[in-house]
Amino acid sequence: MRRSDRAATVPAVPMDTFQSLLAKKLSDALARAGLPEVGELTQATDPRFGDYQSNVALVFGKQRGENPRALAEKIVAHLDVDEFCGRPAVAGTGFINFTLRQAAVEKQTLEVLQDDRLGVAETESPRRIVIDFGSPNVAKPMHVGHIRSTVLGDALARVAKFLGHEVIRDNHVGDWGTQFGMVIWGWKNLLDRQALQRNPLAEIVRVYKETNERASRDTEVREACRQELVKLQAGDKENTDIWNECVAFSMQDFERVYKLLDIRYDLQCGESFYNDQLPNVVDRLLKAGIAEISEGAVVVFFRDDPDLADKPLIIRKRDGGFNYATTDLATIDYRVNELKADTIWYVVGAPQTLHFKQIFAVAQREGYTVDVRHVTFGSVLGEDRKLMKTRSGENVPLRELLEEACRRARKIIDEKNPDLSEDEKNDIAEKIGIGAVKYADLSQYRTTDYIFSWYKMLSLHGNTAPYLQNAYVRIRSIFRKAGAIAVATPLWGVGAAQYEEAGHRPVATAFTLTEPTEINLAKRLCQFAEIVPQVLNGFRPNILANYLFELANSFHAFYEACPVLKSEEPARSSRLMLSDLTARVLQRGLDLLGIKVPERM
RNA sequence: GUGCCUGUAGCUCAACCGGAUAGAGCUUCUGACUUCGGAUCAGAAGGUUGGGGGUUCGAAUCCCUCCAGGCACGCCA
Repeated sequence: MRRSDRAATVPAVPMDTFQSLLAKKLSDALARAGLPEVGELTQATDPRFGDYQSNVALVFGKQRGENPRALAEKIVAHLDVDEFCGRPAVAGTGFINFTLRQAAVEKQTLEVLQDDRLGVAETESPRRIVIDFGSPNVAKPMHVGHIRSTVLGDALARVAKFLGHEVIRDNHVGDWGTQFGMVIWGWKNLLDRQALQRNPLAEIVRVYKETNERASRDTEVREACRQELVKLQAGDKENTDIWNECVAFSMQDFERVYKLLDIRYDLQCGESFYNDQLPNVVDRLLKAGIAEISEGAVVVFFRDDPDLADKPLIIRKRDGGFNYATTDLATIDYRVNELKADTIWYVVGAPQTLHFKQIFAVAQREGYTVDVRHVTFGSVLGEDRKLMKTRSGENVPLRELLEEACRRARKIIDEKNPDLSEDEKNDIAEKIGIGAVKYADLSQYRTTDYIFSWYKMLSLHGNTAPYLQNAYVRIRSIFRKAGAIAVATPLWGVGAAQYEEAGHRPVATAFTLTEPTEINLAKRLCQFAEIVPQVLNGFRPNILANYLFELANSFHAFYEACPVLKSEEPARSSRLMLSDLTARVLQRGLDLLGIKVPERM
């Protein structure tokens, strides 16, 4: 049975997780015990406490002034969870602990194995989410500063999509603003055409930097730049053409990075896209009495908001020009009214917190009900704990950094697996190098700054992408070997296609788990469906990364203790299925983080 | 000056709308290989969660205060 066929024959009933099943049972028991039916139930914090735990008795005990242990006993008496676990234990000051029955684990794992979504249910309340991430600036190369927004935004988009939300990925490119006065003046006065042909963006950057420097010490140059900007904004043909060319060159450069990173966008509506809407935004806000004129500029004051009372927001400068606050307000309008978004996530660094507070406050005053969230993140630091820069103090170009990652990965492959073909080595090096960079970022909580270390991210040991990729590779190796010795086995997953190619027809069967490491691994596999939705709760891909790391650990422990191919049936089939499912969860989980897995490495 | 963020093992990090004895990895040390990829596994050592108060059955988590670092605060984006 092809996986695609199976999808057609198995009805798409969303799977329950142990957590949701037990939570429902707990809720029933609370009702029978005459208590409010709200109670949380989480994965156990420690294996000593079983698999799941609830502290409802502690919470209710406090609220009602009753003894929590007695309450816990009362709740347990009403609990009917025999299908999944033995009698729940009351422990500590009143925790209720649940330990799964092996039969229930075997049954659940089988269902996960048969599910294309690996047990992950789609959301019951799908939303249309615009995710604003990346946002590089035209006429500047992408640098390390862009990596977190890009990688984090992409991962959130992948997870949201997988959970059934409608996702619109929008690249809010910085393609407008005062820097273009300098770019255009430089283009007209300093441009080296040959250099432009060789490396367009590098030449544009050189010209921009030199102009910037001249303008800082020469008022005439500064004034000339300002004039070029005015002409551009007035629609001057020559300047518009130059601007268009700069944008095109920059976009080409971005695309190369996106190809390496495997990032795609649904929309790339840069700042300039909103130009013709900016006067409307200001008029609207003035008419509504939200904005007012102050010292010649149009400004929004938040006098009744203690946090923002002394932090006005300028939406039109004294000289009549607009700034990025105006653009951001026009952008919200477009996303709500044209794109019909009900949710917008801004994956933008923490320094802009105040700006977004102000923007969101204005939108709220205008009556927008869209759910807007600023997803912040910390900085990328060098090993000296300062903002990561090159030796000469410049930003590190992102493309060079990514290429360096692939080079370093390639070197490791040359050492470990020299016999692979050149093409395969390059392909693997890219998967490992890019994966390592992404994983180093995503495996850490987003708001903390992180220290960029080649040594750590490319290590085969510890919580790294190469370690997880290696776990996958080992499993695939088992299946290559199994195929070679030609044994029929019941599989539905990744391995199934291979078996079919070898002429073996998979047959359905059950798990038979005997060893502690097998049971532990199976439980872990069932948790995938509980973990994935949590990623969006607080925008934390790192909890998925941590889960995958623990899964790989559990697999390795199993692998160490349990021979797969050399074992007797039914353990052999059961272990092959466990291995196959582990590979699929690793592959899917890493895919949700935007990381690819190689077949060998 | 005002506001926001950060401070957890030697190092890099988890755990955060309060929950059980604060967990991993790296490093160090001790074990396990005629290995289905040892690129592994099992174990040990390592802590006054920046300091001090407070709230309560319970605090890394919430409140106050101090210290240290970072960031932002009207015409850049």
